[in-house]
Amino acid sequence: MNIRSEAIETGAHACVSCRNCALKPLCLPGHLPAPEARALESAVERGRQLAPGMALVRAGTTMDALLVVRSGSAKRFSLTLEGTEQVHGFVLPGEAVGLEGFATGRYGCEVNALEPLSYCRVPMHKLEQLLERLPGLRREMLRLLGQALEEALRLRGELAETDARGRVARFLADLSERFARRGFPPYDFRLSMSRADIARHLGLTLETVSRAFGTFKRDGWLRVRARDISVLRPDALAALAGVPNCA
Amino acid sequence: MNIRSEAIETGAHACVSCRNCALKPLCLPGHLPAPEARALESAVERGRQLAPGMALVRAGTTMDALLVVRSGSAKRFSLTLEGTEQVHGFVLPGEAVGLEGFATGRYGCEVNALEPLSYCRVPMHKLEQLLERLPGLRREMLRLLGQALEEALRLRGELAETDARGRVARFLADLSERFARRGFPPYDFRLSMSRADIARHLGLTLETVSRAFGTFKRDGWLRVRARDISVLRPDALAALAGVPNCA
DNA sequence: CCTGTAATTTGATCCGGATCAAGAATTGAC
DNA sequence: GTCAATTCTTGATCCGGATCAAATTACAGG
Repeated sequence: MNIRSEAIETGAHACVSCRNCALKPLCLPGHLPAPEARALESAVERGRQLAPGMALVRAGTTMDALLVVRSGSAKRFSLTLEGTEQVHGFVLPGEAVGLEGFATGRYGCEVNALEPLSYCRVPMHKLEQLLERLPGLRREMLRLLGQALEEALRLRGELAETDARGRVARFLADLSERFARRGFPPYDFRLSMSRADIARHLGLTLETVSRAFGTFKRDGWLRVRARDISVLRPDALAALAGVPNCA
Repeated sequence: MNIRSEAIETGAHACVSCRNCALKPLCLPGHLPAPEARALESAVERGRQLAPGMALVRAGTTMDALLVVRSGSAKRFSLTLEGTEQVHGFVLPGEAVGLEGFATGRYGCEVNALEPLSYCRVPMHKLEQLLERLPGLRREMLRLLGQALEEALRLRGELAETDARGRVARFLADLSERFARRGFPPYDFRLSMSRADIARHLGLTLETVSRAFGTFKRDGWLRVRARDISVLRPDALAALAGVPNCA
């Protein structure tokens, strides 16, 4: 991925301006009335930049802050008993991370940076203080969790229903849409994750994922050069993915 | 299922006593300090009894209350474009329903009773009032949603990883554990859902589910008489399911 | 630029679960 | 109780994706 949410990187722990953030409409403050947004903003800290492969959260560690990715992308996964990775999904800028930690106070998954990654954090004690006096934020937190739950249910349902090419098509259509919402070209992007990561996410083998890319390429739906993807026939992909079609 | 949470059914809209409810430790009030539990209790209404097959919530309708099943069981599902059911899971007494509705203010799935079902409800406007002044309830709501999210992630990961017999084994092990927590015999129960429902939940065909039951029966792990199940070798099931083993 | 390593593509074979097709058992209505 | 409708089991065949095995391409480091 070639995403950077703002041009200029300020110092490590500088206070962040949500007001000017390109991600504002996707992030928490975008759904809050102005006074609440300001109050929230004062509690937001910026996390240090992470190099690819580094952990943003580790499963089992105390959930001490609400985290939102600011630039770059990440992989959410759990380690199985056999030591393999169970890939839950991929995180793009403006998306929160580790929400399942509310269940126990400890994060339930690993989240690793796939590219240089920066993020924002709201310490839990500050969040609790804010929740006491900001009704909009209370609603927003419930909305955020509800949305994460809805997405997890949707993804699970799709796994149970769709065949290999359908899953890959849907994966690409979904990525495409998320890029679009962030203002990036939806039909021309670079995958930050490996074929193996995609395969583990979709419950397939990396060979099958590769073959799906192959057929889409052969049929003229996609241009594939390693991790650089151009979507030539979004309609065909969406149809195969079984998306209600936004035409 | 042969579960009834309390012996006596009071009138349709009577005020419910959480204090004496058998499900208290599994439900919201069980995790709250006594004063908050009392405050919550005053907002709880009892829903009318539903006959098998009736809808507890419909997808797309306004989420006007937080719902918890009190007795009986239910099926959570979505209707696909082709008109088939995508079964997300099954609801047992003490479990909340329709939490994904927080995403948009409208329920995201259908929930239908599988047996005669009774439930409790907290109207949304009362919930919001309570959230304003009960910090424990705020934490509890986040916990509840986090837990639902964690479970959805887990279920999705299992679908991606496990083969047919493993999925059925895990389904049974999971049911068994949930029965146990509710004080019901964990190794002797009646399934309230059809093989087809189980199959759609696990991303299999009903024939494959039936064959899995068949092999478990043949191997002496299970006694199967239609929907009556006796688990003879919980250890074997758990091992096949890949459960960390609670021995 | 070259080189070694990792990632990806492509090919051949095999197997688990889907599909098609009967039967058998269970349940509910009368 | 009997009967009809539904649900469940069991069998036979087929196919999509897993697995095993190279060959090719991309990429980081010198």
